[in-house]
Amino acid sequence: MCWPTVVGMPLKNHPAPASAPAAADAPAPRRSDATRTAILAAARERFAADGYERATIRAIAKDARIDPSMVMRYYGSKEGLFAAVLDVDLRLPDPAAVDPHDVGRVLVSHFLDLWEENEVLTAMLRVGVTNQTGAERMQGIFRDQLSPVVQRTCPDPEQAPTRAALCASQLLGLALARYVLRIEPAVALHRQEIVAWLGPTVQRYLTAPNP
Amino acid sequence: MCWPTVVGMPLKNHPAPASAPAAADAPAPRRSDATRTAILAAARERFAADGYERATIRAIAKDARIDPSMVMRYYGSKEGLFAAVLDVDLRLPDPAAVDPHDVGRVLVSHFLDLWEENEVLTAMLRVGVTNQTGAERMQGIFRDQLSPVVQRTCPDPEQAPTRAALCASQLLGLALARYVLRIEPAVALHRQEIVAWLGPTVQRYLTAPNP
DNA sequence: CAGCGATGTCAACCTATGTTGGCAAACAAG
DNA sequence: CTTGTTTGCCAACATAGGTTGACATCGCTG
Repeated sequence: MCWPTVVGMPLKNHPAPASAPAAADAPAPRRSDATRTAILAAARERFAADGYERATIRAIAKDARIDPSMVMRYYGSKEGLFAAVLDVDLRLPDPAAVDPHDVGRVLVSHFLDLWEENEVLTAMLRVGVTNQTGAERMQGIFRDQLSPVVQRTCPDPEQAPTRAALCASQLLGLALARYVLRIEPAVALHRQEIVAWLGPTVQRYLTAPNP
Repeated sequence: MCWPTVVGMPLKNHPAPASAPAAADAPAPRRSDATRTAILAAARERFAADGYERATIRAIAKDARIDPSMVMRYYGSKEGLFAAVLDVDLRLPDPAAVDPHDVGRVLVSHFLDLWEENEVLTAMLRVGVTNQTGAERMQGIFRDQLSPVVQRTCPDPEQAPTRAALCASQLLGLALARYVLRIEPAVALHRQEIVAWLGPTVQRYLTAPNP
């Protein structure tokens, strides 16, 4: 019988069952890797464009030019596929490495890069809004990636969660208006305008004394 | 045969077909009005809680303690029901009536009221993110209700759309984090904290000179 | 009471979709 | 070449959900 594959380990895109004890960390490439990544890419686009429910496995499979049953074999279920898509690393900059007066602007700029480099974040937001799993994933990213960085930036570590939440509200709100709802003037904004307007806001949420 | 009812006029919750030319503006109350509003209330909650796809007509009907086919009779289709739910009036205050230095705080405060008075806005956001109709409705509200108010507040009317979009990004972002994604610290924030933090931000987006 | 529209229930249809199992072709090992 | 494994496709199942049409009931009107 073939592998029950990825079921049970949906968090990493390239599992390494290590059938032969060859190199301790070489992922033992399989012939089907191309298919796997094709599925993942198609899924990312569909989830980003349609959200969880409307992104059908059949449509994703069609985009990836394979049979729907392949999705099941390699990712176990629709939930599993979705979990594999959402393996996101924000690669946030180390606040210690940037001018303390520029943290706001740097953060905004970095987020714009993230949203525009591919559609993972759009997918996560679209799904997170109607899907429990997606919402939890976003909470996790907030907690594990944004909050710690904010903690090393703001004056009183006590307030880090609150300040991080305020930053998140502004950054997510822009993404929502610009990339998801496509509210016209938000789409029309130029990159440097966004940085110039939101940078000080985020900066204030990070470092200003309590209002 | 009974009425093809609301189909084709989904925008108002209480249509007035005026079968008898009684009073020119009395909506001619029907015996079924209770059912209609029950459906609407149940639909609002379901759409708010589950989004468009997962909010099934069957579930809504069950909540309203009626048969699914009634929903079809009174609202024509699921889309029609949804359109009826989203008849939203933000009742934004006239900016001329408030202290120009307080517009930001007043707006934030007003939005908090709106989000907490019932679940219509949550429903609209949840649906707008995955549903074209919903997104268009949000764009419409932005254009017809928020933008005009901003126009009468900000210095250069040219910039009104941009400034309105910035305000929307912050207000929607907070709602997203607090009421939809339920990011913990955003939920924990007290009302006056939100007003104190976001008020100045919105104020700046409205009236500050170009950054 | 008879007739009629409005209101409500029930059962069924039809499509879309997640999911499963069997089978064929490609490929690697012996 | 033979055998076992991997990769892929196809057909089918089961279910859920929007939608429809037939029928019962109620309340009003003549």
